[in-house]
Amino acid sequence: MFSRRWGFGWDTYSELDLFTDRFDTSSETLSQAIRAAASEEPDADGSVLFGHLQGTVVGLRFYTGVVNQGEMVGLVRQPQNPYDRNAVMVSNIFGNQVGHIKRELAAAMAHVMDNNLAKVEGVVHSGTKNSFTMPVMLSFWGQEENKNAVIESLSRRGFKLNSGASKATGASQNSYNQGQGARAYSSKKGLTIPLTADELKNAFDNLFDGLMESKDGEKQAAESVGTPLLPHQKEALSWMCARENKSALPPFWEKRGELYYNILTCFSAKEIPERIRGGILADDMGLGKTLTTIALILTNFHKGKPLPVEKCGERSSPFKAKTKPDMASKLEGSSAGDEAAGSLSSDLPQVEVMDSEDVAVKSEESTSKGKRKATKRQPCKVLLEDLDFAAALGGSAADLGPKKKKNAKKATPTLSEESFISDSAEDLSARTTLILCPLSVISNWLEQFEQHVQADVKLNVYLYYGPERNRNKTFLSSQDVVITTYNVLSADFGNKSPLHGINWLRVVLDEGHVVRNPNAQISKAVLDLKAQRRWILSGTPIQNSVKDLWMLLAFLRLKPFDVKEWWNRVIQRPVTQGDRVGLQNLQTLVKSITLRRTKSSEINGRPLVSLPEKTVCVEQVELSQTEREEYELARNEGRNTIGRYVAEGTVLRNYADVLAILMRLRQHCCHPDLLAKTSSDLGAAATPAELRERLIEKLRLVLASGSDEECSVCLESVHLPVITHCAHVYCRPCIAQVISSEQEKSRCPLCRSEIKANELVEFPQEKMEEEKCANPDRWRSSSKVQALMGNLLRLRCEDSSIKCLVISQFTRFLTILETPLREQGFTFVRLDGTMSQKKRTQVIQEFQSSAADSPSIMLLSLKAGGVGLNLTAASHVYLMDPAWNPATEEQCIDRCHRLGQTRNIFVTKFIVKDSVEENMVKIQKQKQDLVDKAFGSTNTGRKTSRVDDIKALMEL
DNA sequence: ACCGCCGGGTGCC
DNA sequence: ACCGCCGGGTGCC
Repeated sequence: MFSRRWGFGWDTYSELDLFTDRFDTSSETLSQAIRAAASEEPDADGSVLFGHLQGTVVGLRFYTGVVNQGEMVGLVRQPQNPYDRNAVMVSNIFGNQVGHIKRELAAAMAHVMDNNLAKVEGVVHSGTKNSFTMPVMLSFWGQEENKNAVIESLSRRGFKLNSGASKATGASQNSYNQGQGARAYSSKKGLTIPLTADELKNAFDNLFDGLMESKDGEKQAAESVGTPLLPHQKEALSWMCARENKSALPPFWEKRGELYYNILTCFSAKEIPERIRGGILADDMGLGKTLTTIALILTNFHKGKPLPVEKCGERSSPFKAKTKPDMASKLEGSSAGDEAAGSLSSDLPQVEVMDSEDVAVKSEESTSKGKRKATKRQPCKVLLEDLDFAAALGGSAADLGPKKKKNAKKATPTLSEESFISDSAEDLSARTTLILCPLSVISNWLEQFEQHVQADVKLNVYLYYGPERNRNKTFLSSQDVVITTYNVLSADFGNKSPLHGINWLRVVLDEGHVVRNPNAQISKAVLDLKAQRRWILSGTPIQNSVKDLWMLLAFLRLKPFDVKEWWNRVIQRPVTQGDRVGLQNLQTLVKSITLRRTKSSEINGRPLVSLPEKTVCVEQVELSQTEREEYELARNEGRNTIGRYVAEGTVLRNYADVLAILMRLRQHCCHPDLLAKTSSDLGAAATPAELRERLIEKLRLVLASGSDEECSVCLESVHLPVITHCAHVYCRPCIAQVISSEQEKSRCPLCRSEIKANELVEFPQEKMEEEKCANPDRWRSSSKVQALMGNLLRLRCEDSSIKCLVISQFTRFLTILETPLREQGFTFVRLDGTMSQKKRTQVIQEFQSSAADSPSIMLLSLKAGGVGLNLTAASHVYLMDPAWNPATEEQCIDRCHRLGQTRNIFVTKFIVKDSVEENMVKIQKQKQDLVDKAFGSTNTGRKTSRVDDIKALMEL
């Protein structure tokens, strides 16, 4: 029999057995089979239990598959079975066949399964008494609407489904009853109370928290790592090395006597289950996942030895091309549009016959003309490197080869020989680490390799990207590192992909959470890679739900969860249905393969990353007499209006008005020119023209604010903004769709007022022009501008090398600030949301530069200063106006208060005394975001507090 | 003897 | 193989 040849164990054939028909001789690959099975699989969410049925498994004596008491089994249709086209095969978790479902029952099940009316799951509760048949408890799951059809179909063939209420969902129930080894399961109290939605959400949010314990100590990085690792990075490195080298049991397995037992599925095996060589490094951004990974590549080659690298000094190489062309030019021309281009370039005809000499020549050629080459790519030294490699293993080159299984020499003294996995399981010829990442971080990887690898070490890094990429497998697998994007990988996939033909030493998914949808082409391409070790780097491994985790586990090949059925049965469904044991299991699972530290984590009682000190101070700004008068005027006007709304109880209905009033006051605090020139009162509109004028005014306020106005339909920043008669702002396409999709009257998604397509008001083009050339000749100052300029001038006197961030929510305020900055001879750059990605990168590079003539100030719009920006050149931050949400401010400050910052940080917040700004700061303390409350929930309690907030803001 | 009963052969789908 | 089923041997008690 086909499968027997391979013996017993976690071999890949097991899934093959599960998903391919054993009588089908066509050579379907394992991954194709898994993919096929996965895509057909109905989503487990929303499935309900139809009921249970006791069935019989027959033919046990013909198969090797063994089942323990309480073990879950898989049921697989075999339509091609020559004896019975209704056959249903029974297999254990390994995929080993156990037997068949008895003929009559199989006929009934086949109908249900083939028509996708239900999924059938099996658990063997009681052990078999003989070696020929055994009972199996079958449970039928599916969409509610199919329930009756299933019951009827079964009863037509004489099988009655027991109500689903009494029995539990599967082996998990059984396993905690079994006690021993089931640890936490025996805490029976609370088991029956399902988790509430809130508890569940909370548990998800915290799923990756508190995973920082790593008992592997701090591993010393290889000499070739040029940057000293921080303690937490050493800890991560040793954890990663241990996960790659040590043969600890995978989660949920334990040794019981001579057998290895899975406490979740109750499967047991004589042989040690293959552990996961890899895992998830889920550290927060900025903790150095990239550096740690580079250190791993250099430190942990085969058998715990460092990667054998060539030192430039030792072998004086005439090709030593250590000069670093700048990254921009390297990636030049390789825009996102090129991503698909890989499929266009045909394979080089000589691919297979190339020997190492040819590779060398070839690569040199392409280096000279190809801009996309990694900088360190050198003429290949395949043979020499193999000698190095052999030496690293402690044997001669002749020892290399699959037949030679014996250890030539002891590995590192720190780890005992048996802690490494046996040679037979490890292909020692694999050399290369493949790094997959989104296009946007490729340059980061290249930079980091440049930066963190010892200068005299020659590491072969190849950037597999662009239409002229070298698709030669021999060439690629002789590299130390190959970097490519997910898009290139998926473009190659199924198209003689060289990446899929290589047995990688290691595959690293950077920003691994981007690979989430298992049906996506990218996911399939990723799952199909062959590798000995697999890593996922991600700051946010779960984006939305538990579902996201499956892809990660499947990539890591964490048996048995890489097969979706087992994942669904054991984890996903129990957890989504609020089962506490399921959640515990999920937590255990995640914990066993993940290392996550946050910036606030501590190591040995000390913070993970010790950033320079940050001092925050508030500078009160006194308005001038004229400013004060104008402000009080506007405030009294606003107070009257809002007071009226409060008295009428219509604050929420007029929320846009309220926000507009507040906005105006906030603008008063910054600069008078931020305000509309025509101040419109907020009474009831007398004429349609007046109403229109007023709406345009409100829209102008919203747009001019530069604050994070988002469309409540698409939840993105508003694009082609329009304002409704009820004064809510949306993207035109979004609201147009809302209107057209409603049958009769369409209503505003925010306030439920009736809205009409022809009443949507957009900002008139001529006004737009006016806005742009708003009298630059008549520039005037304001108290806040003066306050800032005073600070900047003083600072320049003290230390002209200091760089500053000047942050405002109002992009127009930034514009206003440009004039005095220029007058005082400051060099500055500006970064706001309107700039293209390319322009941003350029501006950031300029600002970060330490050149003498580099800009000393960056004008930054609050919204543009979101995550990811690295502005460590700055050490002083000026927040010109308070934000509704203090977290946004923090995020902005963190752009410079992050890894790589050497100076102490000084933050100055300008707050106008006796103004709405002061009140905003008070409200900030209740950490709820006012805007969140406005648009987020319909909860009435919250709405009340929103009104309270507004009253507090206006001192009503 | 067109049954019943006994005991050996046999056995998944 | 401690069952069911099949089919041949057998046949008062």
